[in-house]
Amino acid sequence: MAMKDEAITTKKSTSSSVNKGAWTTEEDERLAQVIETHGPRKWKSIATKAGLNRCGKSCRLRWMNYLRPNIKRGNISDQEEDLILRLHKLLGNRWSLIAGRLPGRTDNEIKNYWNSHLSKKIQQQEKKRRRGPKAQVCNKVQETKVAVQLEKEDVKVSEEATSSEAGELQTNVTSFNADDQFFDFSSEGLTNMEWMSQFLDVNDVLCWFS
DNA sequence: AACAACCTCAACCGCATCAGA
DNA sequence: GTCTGATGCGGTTGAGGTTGT
Repeated sequence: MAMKDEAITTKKSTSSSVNKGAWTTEEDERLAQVIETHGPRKWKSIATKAGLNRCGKSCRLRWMNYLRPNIKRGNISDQEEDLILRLHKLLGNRWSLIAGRLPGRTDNEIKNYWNSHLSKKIQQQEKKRRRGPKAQVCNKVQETKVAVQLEKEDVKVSEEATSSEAGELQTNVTSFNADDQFFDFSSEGLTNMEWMSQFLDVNDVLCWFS
């Protein structure tokens, strides 16, 4: 949507002193300039330094989702889509975590993509699956496998529960706490994307043969 | 051509967490 | 231990574009 790059009258504009709504190119430039000098932190002061009538939050969001370097915009590739689907299956709505595994993509973009494209796709697939008895069994088996894996993590954590961090790490099936380290496979000579794809493929295969 | 319905995505909001005083 | 401000996250909204009738 190219129109959103342009200075359009503010969305949700209010009579309050703080500017809200769509960003103008001028605002973008000023924000980028200040961030270049002072770095992307202390957003409130960045907003002030840039002379923007915006709250810090708004500046941060604009930077993270739009101005940040190396942001990939537009078409999500098939490979990326596949990875999103798989990661979502594993992690749920942990958009920032999912985005962290897709270089150049933002959590907001992935969330939007999910809500507008993939959630519908999933619903359709689910409907189809429900018609197939083998698929039902497969789903059950896979769910169980994931649950067992997560329970293992749980037990591990309980054993190490002497540290205060352990409490944080303590997980259950519904709130799986997968942090960056958990998904860092660089030591295995693989990119995270490669590892995850392999991991999930193996799981899918196991599912069919179990 | 005109209108309605639907879709997309940038941006806002509220809440949770963290760090420093 | 408590307070406060900064930051980050996920859910939601709504303007503007697209598609269908």
